[in-house]
Amino acid sequence: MNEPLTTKEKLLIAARDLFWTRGYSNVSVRDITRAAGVDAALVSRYFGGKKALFEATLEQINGWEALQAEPDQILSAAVESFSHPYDPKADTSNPFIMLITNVIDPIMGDTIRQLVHDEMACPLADKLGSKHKETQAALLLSVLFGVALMRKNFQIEPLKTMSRDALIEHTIHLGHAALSYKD
Amino acid sequence: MNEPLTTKEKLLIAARDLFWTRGYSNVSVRDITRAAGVDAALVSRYFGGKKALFEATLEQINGWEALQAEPDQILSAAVESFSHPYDPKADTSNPFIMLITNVIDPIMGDTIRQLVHDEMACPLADKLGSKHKETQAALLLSVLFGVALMRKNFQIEPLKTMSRDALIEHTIHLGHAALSYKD
DNA sequence: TGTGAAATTCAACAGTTGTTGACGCAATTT
DNA sequence: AAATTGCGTCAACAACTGTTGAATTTCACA
Repeated sequence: MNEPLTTKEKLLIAARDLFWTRGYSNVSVRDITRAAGVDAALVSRYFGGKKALFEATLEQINGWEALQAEPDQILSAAVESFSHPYDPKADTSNPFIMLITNVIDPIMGDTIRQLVHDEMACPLADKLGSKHKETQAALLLSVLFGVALMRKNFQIEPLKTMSRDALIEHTIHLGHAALSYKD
Repeated sequence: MNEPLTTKEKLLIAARDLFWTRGYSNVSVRDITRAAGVDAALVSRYFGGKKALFEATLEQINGWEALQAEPDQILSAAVESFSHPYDPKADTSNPFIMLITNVIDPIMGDTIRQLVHDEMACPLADKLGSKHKETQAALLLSVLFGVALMRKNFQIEPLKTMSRDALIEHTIHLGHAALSYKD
């Protein structure tokens, strides 16, 4: 039935799991190939190098499209995509956490910054269309990333063990404040 | 007048500047000693190793005391401490940014998590004293860290270039939402 | 079964990591 | 003046980094 994974796929999966949780510079090529069960030389062979492998994992992000929702649903859509990570069974693959983890990185930081600017901040502001749309978009992202940061990285209770429904409720509450800024 | 810096002090200053901005694992001992203008061996000599040097820099955090304010001033005090970093002329030494940068780190993450739990989340909740004090404290921290993250790490406009006064205004606005959660 | 090409492994490279022991230097103490 | 003590330098270490060329295996096709 389901084809066995190719070596390239094995590398992409292992690379995503490790890069997205530990950050680009904190993962070695050998960490990835050990997890994938293949030789370390194949990263350069197949992808051209460690950097290119990381950039290939960025293609696996979905959730951007949630930010394309119509203005009156933008908040719930954003929160929904925020709480529905790429792979529901692997909570660590949450794209928000991956973006936070790698925007810190001294090598990949610029790449992530541009990605968030192009794929999140700008589309969000465009959809809002109000007078202070850029400010509202930036504040909304602050809320979304901030809650994710507290829950997953700082692991502050009760956010850490809170149900997803309760988390969404709190995030929407804060999100309304972000979008309510007028003058 | 002012004594010349001892080697130990030079190391602490260089270590703080680098560790706090790039993160523990992304800074090498030789990076620090090069910046301090001393030999690489002196880190192990004076502090016992790289880890101990990092932990020594944690002693330099101030701003905790702002979280000890009375409940009715807790928000403005927290925001004030948030926007008044350790060293006003070196914006990068903002303790919030340092905590975000190093909670990501695979080695120092646990240390930072415990620090934030003990010195921020718990004192904050104690001061609030309301029914949902833990939730309110966690949400308030989400706002504070989230805005700092967007401004400094993701560099989203207009937060990036916004004046500190405007930033404080927006943060307080979101903070009120965090503290307004009842049931 | 033999042949070629593709896939994978192996060994090695040059560079960096944190740490340590031996050594030299200077100032202070006997 | 001799000895001691603290301070700093230097070289070296073993482990790890990403990458590469050659050797080897695997597999499809004739």
